[in-house]
Amino acid sequence: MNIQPLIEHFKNYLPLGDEEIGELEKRASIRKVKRRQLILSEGDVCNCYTFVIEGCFKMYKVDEEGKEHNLQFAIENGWIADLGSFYSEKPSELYIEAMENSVVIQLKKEDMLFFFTNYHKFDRNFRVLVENAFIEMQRRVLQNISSTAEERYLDFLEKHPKLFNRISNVQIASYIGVTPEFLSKIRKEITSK
Amino acid sequence: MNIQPLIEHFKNYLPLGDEEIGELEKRASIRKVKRRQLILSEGDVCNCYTFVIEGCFKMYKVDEEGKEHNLQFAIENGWIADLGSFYSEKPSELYIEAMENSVVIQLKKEDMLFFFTNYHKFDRNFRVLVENAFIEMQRRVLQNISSTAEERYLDFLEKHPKLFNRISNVQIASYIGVTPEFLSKIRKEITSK
DNA sequence: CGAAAATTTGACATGACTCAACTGGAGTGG
DNA sequence: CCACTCCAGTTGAGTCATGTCAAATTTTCG
Repeated sequence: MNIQPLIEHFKNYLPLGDEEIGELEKRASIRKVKRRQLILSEGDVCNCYTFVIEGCFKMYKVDEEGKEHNLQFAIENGWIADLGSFYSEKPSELYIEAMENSVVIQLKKEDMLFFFTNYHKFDRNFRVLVENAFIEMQRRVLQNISSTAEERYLDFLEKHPKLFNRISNVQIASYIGVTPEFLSKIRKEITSK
Repeated sequence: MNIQPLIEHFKNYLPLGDEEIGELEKRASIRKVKRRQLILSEGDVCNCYTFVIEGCFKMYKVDEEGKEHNLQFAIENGWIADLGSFYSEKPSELYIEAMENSVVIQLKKEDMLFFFTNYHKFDRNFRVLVENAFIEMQRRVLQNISSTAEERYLDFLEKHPKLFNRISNVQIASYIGVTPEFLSKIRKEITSK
């Protein structure tokens, strides 16, 4: 197991040179994570970026009543981190949990800063990565303030075809912001059409 | 009127050097925009980044029923653009409208690409800018899927103290995703406490 | 000043949640 | 391989949050 998938991933942006790859090999750590294992817990500072080689993660908040609210999923070739906590170094309100047995590459904060400082390709690549994440998050806000739960569900299926047969409806419900019971009723409604 | 506010703005990040400032002076265009004037309309491609020197803007979508849904506000020293349309060069679904008589600096796409390509400080600065915008947008998604309208309203007041006495409740309602009538009832409820 | 927009109010409608119960499938330990 | 548990999914009844529509009033701005 090596960091090849990450190197490939960057070929979609500004591909890395040999020197950068060398540094990445030195600094990146590969880690196996079991299903249900947490890689970030509420109260901890998020001190690394995580790149998913294999498996599936969710990032969520637990409210005062103990209910989970899914903010993001990440599968193969996706990044996941609580950027707010990562940059402010304040305790996170979020959990990141493996939904399957997974393999990830992690980059610590000091390593990220090293790469940003020394190889401006990283500034470029992460600028573009974050821009894309921002655009998607903005789409989601727009949907939340302007669409019904049924529309949000149908949009989720359309926009995340790789996820909907891989995770439970409970997880999807939590992501689109409805209760599992209500999602069940929505699904019934849709099939009866 | 000159681009000084923008140069000052970048001092919060990696400050620009003389050469970069020179290029910026050559390429940036300063523009006055009257209240209610649109700087982006649905169907148009968003072809510039806009930096607000003075005034206030909203970016919103109009749904099939003609209702507006506010996605973002921008005041002094803020940026506004439909990044999705900007990078994909596809027609935007959004409007950007001045809520007051305003003054802005605009950077065309080709100029942005010029700066990104030639001065990597811009990659850095916009990476950080977009990261912060992303973190805020993520907070908002989390709130939309986990809080009541009253909580979202109170949070808006807390997080945007410079806006709430500057824009109407209709605009706030549209931003937090409720009808103006319902927001009025929320406000009544709050004052009666 | 006058028109347009913002705000408030009330009656009513509907979307979405809560709670409790039931079913069925997947994983686990004996 | 079976018995068991746990979790996902479904259903229904009742409730609460929020939307709709219409009207009256106030404020803002040209």
